[in-house]
Amino acid sequence: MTPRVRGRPRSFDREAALARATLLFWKYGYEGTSIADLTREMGVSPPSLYAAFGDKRTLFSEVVERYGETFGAFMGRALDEEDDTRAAFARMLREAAASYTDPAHPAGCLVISAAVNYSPQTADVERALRDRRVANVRVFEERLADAGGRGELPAGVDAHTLAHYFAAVVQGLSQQARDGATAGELERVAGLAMSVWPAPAR
Amino acid sequence: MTPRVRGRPRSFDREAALARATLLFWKYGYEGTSIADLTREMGVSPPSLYAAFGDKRTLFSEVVERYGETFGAFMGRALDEEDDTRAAFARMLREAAASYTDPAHPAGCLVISAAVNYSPQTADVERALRDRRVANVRVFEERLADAGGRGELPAGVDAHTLAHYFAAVVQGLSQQARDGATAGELERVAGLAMSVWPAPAR
DNA sequence: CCCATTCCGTAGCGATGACTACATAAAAGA
DNA sequence: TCTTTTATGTAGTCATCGCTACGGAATGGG
Repeated sequence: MTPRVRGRPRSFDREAALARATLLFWKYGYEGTSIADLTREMGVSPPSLYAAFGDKRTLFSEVVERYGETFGAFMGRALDEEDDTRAAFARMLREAAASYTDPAHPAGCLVISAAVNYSPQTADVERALRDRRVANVRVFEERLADAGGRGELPAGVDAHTLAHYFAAVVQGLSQQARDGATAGELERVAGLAMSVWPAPAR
Repeated sequence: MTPRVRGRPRSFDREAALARATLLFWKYGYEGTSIADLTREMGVSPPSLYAAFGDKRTLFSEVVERYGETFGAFMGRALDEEDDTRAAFARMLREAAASYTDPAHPAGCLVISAAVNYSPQTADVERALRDRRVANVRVFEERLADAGGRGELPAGVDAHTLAHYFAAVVQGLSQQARDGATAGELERVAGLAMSVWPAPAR
C-alpha cells in the first residue's frame, strides 16, 4: 500500500503542511501570505516547500482545491442531499453561518475572501477564484430553474435574480463573519434572508 | 482667497492626483497598489507624493475619507433624506446597486473591498476599514430601532438582525458587482432583498 | 539682486518579496 | 559497499517594496 520510492523520504507530513498553508491563505489572502510566513508556519524550509508543492501559485491552487473538498463542501452537499429546493437553500445558508464563524479556523470563506486584493501581476489568481464564484451562481440558478420546472416555485419566478440574491447573501455572511459577527447573529440573518422565498404555487 | 505661499508652487493638481489614487486603491486594494503604481498613474514623482500626502497609509486614509464624502455618501443620504424607514433602506440598496456597477469607476465599494487581504504588518489598515463597516451596521440598527419605536415596524421586530441583514446584502452586492454582475441584475436583487421587510403593524 | 522657501526629478537606500544553487543526508537498488 | 535518487538546510540570487538624500528649479520677500 505504501509505495516505497527511492531517495530520502520527506521529513514532514505533506497533508498537515497543506492544512497549515490553508489557514494562512484563508486568514491573510494570497498576497498577504509570504513564503516566509508559509515556511515558518508549515515547519518546512523553502527548498522543501518548492519541491513538495511547486511555486506559490501552485500551492495556492492546491489549497483552494482542498478547501472546496473539505470546508467548502457543505454547499454542494446541501443542494445535493435536500430534495426540497427551499430546504436546500435554507440549509446552505444555515451551514454557511455556522462554518463562517467556526472558531476552529479563520472567519468567512476562503474562495470569497482570499484574493479580493491583487497586484496587476497576480490578477490571474484573482480571476481563478472569481471563476469559481461565478460558476457557483450558475449552479444556484440551475437548481432554482429546475425547481421552477418541477412546480416547486410559482411560474414566472426569476431564477436568475434569486440565484444572484443567494450568492450575495452568502458573500455577505462571509464578510460579516470576518467583521466579527457571531454564529447566532448570522444564523438569524440566514433565517431572515429565507423569507424572500416566493409563496408556493397553488 | 488663494493664500500665496513662499516657495515653488506644486506642479500638479492635488485633487486630481487624489482622485487617481482613489481609483487605484479601489480596484487593487491597499496592498495591491504599489507606490510605483501610484506615482505612475498620478503623474507625480515619489518625493512629491510623500511631500503632498505623507506616507502610503496616510494617503490611503485620505482616499478613504474622500471616498466616504463622495462615492460612498449615497448611503448616509438615503437614510437621512427619507422619512419612511422602509423607503430609506430600499433607496440605499437601489443606489448601491447602481453605484457599485457604475462603469465610471471600479466595481463594488472601496470600504468593503480595499483591505480584505493584508499582511501581518498592515493589519491596522484592515482594522480601520473594518471599524467603518462595523460602525455602519450600528447606524443601520439605530435607524431600525428608531423606526420600531415610532411604530413603523411591528413590535418585536429584531432591529439587530435586520441591521446585520442589510449590511450583508450591501456587502454581497459589492462582491457581486466585482464579480461582474450588471446594474440590472443587482437592482433586481436589491428589490428582492427588500421583500424581507416585515408586514406593517396594524 | 540675493535669499529663504518649497517643490522638482534622479538616483538609490535598506528591507523584504519569490525563488534557487549547492553541498550534504538518508533512503532503495545493484 | 557503492551508486542512484530524492530531500534537507544554509545561504544566497535578483526584483520590487516603501521611502528618502540630494542637488537643482521656481516662486515670494527684502
